[in-house]
Amino acid sequence: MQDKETIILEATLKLLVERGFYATPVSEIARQSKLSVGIIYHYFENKEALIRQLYFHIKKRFIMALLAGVPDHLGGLEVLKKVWFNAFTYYVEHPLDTLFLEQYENSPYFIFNPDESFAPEFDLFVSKLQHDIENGVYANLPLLVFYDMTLGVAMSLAKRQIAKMIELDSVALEKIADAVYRSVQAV
Amino acid sequence: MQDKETIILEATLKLLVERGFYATPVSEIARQSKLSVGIIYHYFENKEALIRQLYFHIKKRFIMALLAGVPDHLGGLEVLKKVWFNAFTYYVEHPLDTLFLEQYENSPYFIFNPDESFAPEFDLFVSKLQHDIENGVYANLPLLVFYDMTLGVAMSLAKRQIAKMIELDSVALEKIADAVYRSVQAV
DNA sequence: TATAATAGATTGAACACTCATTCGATTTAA
DNA sequence: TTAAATCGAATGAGTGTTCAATCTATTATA
Repeated sequence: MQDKETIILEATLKLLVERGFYATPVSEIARQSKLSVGIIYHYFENKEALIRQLYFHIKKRFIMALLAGVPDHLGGLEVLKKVWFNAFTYYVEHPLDTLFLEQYENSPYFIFNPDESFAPEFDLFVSKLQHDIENGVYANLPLLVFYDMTLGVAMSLAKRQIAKMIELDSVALEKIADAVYRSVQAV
Repeated sequence: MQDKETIILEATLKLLVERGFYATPVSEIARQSKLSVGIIYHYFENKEALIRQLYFHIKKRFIMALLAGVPDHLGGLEVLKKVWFNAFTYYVEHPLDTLFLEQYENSPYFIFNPDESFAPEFDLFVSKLQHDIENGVYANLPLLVFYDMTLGVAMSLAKRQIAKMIELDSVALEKIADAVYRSVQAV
């Protein structure tokens, strides 16, 4: 059996995505996780802290998934495209995670912290990319712009696919990944 | 003086962006708009309806802004780029609108309705674009994918600029607009 | 080994508080 | 005079959090 902290986090995730922050009372989290209200306060300081921890929990496992199957000595465009597919696939296969991340990061409670690290492997990946950009391998764009033009698009598309607004097969995805990375090529 | 409905909507907008849905009591909206609670319920059925109306109000004025200065007999890439700049500029100049739209559209209360029209001019613009895509002027991508690869990027970047994470000047914007529309060119 | 002592886990009723909404009274405008 | 606009106190439902009490497992003692 999973440990209780994880049970509580997963129950919270499901309810938050279905109903939103304030329409998810702690009593409901208790019911969903088949635990008592008290035990939730035993493991988490309060509701706000619980949700904050849920965010780190999910953000971290998403970041880890990004680098799955990417050999860390490799660089270059193929790696970027692999990461792009990883992102899209993770989003589509984990709709609760995706919708929660979007909901949370667009809420007023969220404060972006640029120095926060979720996984050192990922920081390394990012600094390699930064290096490539500075050396003219890719277009000279701020890293965040680079992100929005590539992985950001994967996120948007995945949200559409989760909502069944579109249905992209691997051929279409290949085309799109090519296109977005063409757009950040050095000119 | 603005009519009371507008006063209430603008007060709600400000509070929602600062605090979020449930941390914005109706009593606070009343205080912010210098009206009574009762009068809010005179003009709006309930809090939910008020927020729904706020969404339409803002979405519509954003959609209108997209087409500002675009002659409706014109088509082609220059028009698309103009619309892209319009979008970015509107977002950056109306941060409350932008943050609210994102917050609302990523909340569980929001249900996307593809048939909903906010402005007939815009529908016309979209169907022209659709036509161009089908005729091979642009890459053969679903319209929503096209959107996410172009205007969607403008929205993401504008959010970053609002949050002061980046600062894009007109040269950088020109470069980015070129790049995103290059990526949806027919190949 | 058997028993006692301790710490931590768990429960859910009780508390204090906030909120959306209502509505009777009052004011304003036509 | 009449209808609409406006007010804000009152209502009642629902909330996050606390906490005294109980249970469980581990450790210490004899």
